[in-house]
Amino acid sequence: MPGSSSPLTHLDPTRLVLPEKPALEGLEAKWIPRWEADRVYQFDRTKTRDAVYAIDTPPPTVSGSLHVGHVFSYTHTDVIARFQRMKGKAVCYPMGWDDNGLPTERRVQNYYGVRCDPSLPYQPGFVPPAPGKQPISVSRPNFIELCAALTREDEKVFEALWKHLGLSVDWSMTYATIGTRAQRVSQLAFLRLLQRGDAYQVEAPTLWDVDFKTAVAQAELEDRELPGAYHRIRFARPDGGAVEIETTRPELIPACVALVAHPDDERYQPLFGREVITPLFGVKVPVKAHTLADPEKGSGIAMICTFGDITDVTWWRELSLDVRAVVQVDGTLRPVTWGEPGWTSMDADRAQRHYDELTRLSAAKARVKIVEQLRASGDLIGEPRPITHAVKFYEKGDRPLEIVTSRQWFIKTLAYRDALLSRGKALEWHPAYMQSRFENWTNGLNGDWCVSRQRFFGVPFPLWYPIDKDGRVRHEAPIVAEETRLPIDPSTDVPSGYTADQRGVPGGFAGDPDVMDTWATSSLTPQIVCGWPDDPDLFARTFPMDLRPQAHDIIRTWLFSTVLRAELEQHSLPWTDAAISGWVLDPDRKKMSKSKGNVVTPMALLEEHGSDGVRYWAASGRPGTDTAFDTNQMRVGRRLAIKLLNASKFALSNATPQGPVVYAVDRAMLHALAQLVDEATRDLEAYDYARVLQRTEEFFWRFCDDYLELVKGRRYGEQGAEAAGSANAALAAALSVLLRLFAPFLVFVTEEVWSWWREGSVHRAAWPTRAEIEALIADPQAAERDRQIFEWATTVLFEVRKHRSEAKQPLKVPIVSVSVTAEPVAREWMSVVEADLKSALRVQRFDVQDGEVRAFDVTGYDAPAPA
RNA sequence: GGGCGGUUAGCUCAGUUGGUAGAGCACCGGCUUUACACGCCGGCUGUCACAGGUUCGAGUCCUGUACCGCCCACCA
Repeated sequence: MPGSSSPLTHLDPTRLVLPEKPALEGLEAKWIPRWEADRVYQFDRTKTRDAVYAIDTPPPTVSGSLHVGHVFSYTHTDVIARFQRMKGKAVCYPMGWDDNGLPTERRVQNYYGVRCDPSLPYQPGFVPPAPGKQPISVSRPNFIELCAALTREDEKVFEALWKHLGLSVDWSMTYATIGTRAQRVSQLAFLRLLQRGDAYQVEAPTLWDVDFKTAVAQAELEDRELPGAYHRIRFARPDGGAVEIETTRPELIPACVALVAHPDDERYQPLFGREVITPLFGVKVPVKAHTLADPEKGSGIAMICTFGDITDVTWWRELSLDVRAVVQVDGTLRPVTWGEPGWTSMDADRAQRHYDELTRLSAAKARVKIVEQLRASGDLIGEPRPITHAVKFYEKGDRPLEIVTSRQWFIKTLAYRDALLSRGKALEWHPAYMQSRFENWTNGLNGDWCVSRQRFFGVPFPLWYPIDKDGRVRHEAPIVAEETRLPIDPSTDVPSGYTADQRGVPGGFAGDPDVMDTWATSSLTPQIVCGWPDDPDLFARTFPMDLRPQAHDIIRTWLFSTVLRAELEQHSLPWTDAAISGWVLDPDRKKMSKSKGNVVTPMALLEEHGSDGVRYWAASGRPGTDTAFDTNQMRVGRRLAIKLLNASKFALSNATPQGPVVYAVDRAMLHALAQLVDEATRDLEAYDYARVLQRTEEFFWRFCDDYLELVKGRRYGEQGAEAAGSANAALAAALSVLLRLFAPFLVFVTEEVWSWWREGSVHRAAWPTRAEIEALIADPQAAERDRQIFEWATTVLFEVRKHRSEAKQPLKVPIVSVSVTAEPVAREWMSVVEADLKSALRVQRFDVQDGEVRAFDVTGYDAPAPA
């Protein structure tokens, strides 16, 4: 029998504790430790894969500071995690710290005054001195220890913020990208790639940052608009005459190896296969044809240098040209002896004179110098024409990238392009259109992934190389570490079969000096979290994971590389769904960032608006959509939370007796709620959390403004015990359901209210269902009639309130009578809700008559009741 | 140059099978009403970017244009 026996409405009056004046203040401090003590968010790893929901949380970079953008996107993930937990899933929701890579490295150098030298041996018990003027050189293991020590402090701050925000992370699963486990996974995965031939090393032209002195990958590039100039330069032809080219990089003329024009370009067809002579340096270079040359650009014929940009590399490779590299790792022009092999000149002395003035200058300074030389020699036609053009930069760098030939490790990517594209199609993207970013990027790849970096703080390659008797390092024959030894650091650890004193000597060995690209480790977060390959039991329960949440700016890096690694290692997607968050924009619609100085401290926001208020704002941002930073929305969220406190207090006070839900408005409210539950469930399963919050909020305000007002008098017993019982039962049920619907969003206030009358955490309570609500409704057949009656009641509420407002009459003044004209069926509706309406509106009498057009007239206001 | 989003009230945004334009904030007026003045009631506000098309009917579907934003690209 529906009614008081339902667990949905169960309410033990002896247990109920209602605060006199409920408030939000202090709820974070109250509930965070309790959740920890009760292990509310602990992952239950006894569950099998189908009962697990696993999240591949983005590890924030701890050397940076958390900003409001983090709060925004991590809230989205938390809402989903909480929903899945309430749906009964064992939620695997770890936190990672990205303490790997350049940002940490730079910070440690400055903080401790040290410099990493991988050739030094490890010094146990090393304590950094107070930072002095002269940086102290330390070994790589020592350097990494310092990085770990510094990031540990950062991580504490991050953890405190995440907890204050109410993230339902299982903190026992926390990992760090430079931690032992991540290093082991990273090195092991690399060795397996090597075994299968998916990792290879090659000496080749590579994108190079001249300040960091490291190779960088295509994914780390960005274009920046810079002023430059077209220089029109004359190349002489041996038969007399000349060809004019245009270039923005005249300093690379000594590195010129050919000219190239489009095969269909009639102006230059007679030159194909012939040679021309470079100005200043007198080098004979061939004129070639290639379809990439654009007849519209410049003079239609281009100078190919080794190497000015990526196109030069393409031309150089496809046309089998010579190499004449001049830019060295620090971005300066290297010394060259003209006349030696590879540097043949028709006038070596003249070439040397010109070149000596350029040697050891940076590219920018060499450009100025060579323009003077060209002007003096008459090879500069006219004056340089200033332009603005896009130049490639390393995203963290300050100077344009150069292309430098060096030995680097690569992971095969191009060979898997088709497989990756189909994985991208199989992945469920939220929002769906984000898939096109992935496809764009994948289709645009122009090389394999360069994963080696000439840096110190990172995961080292688990490799050594033999040194032959002549002292030559034999890179082509790497000595691979045994998997059981991993992780290792080849700068300190010694390969099996060697002794430490053989390091760096002929007949001995040398450790690989490089570290892996930070993405080479981050791309393995699913494997790190899921226990691959050391915990196959956990792996079977969690992999492939369910969700990758992340922002859209790192689709080409983190998302792409993770899909690649799972393809290479597991031949599967790493997760089924990807939820892409937008950015937080400041009111000027620019991305909020530290450099712009417009970042607000997240903790201050949480303290001012309450975590629930901030979460409300964050959860209002739809998936993939950039959202304006808006403290006003946080205030709205805070008000909603306060309203929830007060409405709950009302619903739970005088909440007995309870009885069967027999009143039409009660049933109608519950029906509408059941409908809301269905929609909320459907939308959360589709990752549309913002819609759920909006709909639930909308229902809740109407619930407060109309339903609560309508049943208030009845609850006070104005219509007898049975009438009160129906309202009380409906109220308790509605509150239980609403608290659970709000729980993923407003985590603190819902837990607080839940604790007033329920056992356990609301965050472990079952997600509400239509069935549990409908079970309460005594007469489900009457649903449509109930709905009409409720709608009629709200119409009357609105019309009479309007009259009262226009008459500026306070509510304490009773209305003598309201004459209502409406369709005939309204008489029947009115008879059902008349008592509730009279009480809520302070109306003494309703006179209802039939009519075509609805009309509501107040016939008079009584005198105020005597005080 | 290619791709993807967006353009709805002063502001931030909803609008899911095409059926008389919505919310919150802001603004104006009123109200101490035994849950809430961190409140309640009411009011004002729109050529749904523009131009065509399909349709009985378009904010919603199609085509094109403009502007804003983002992503990508072999810009010598």
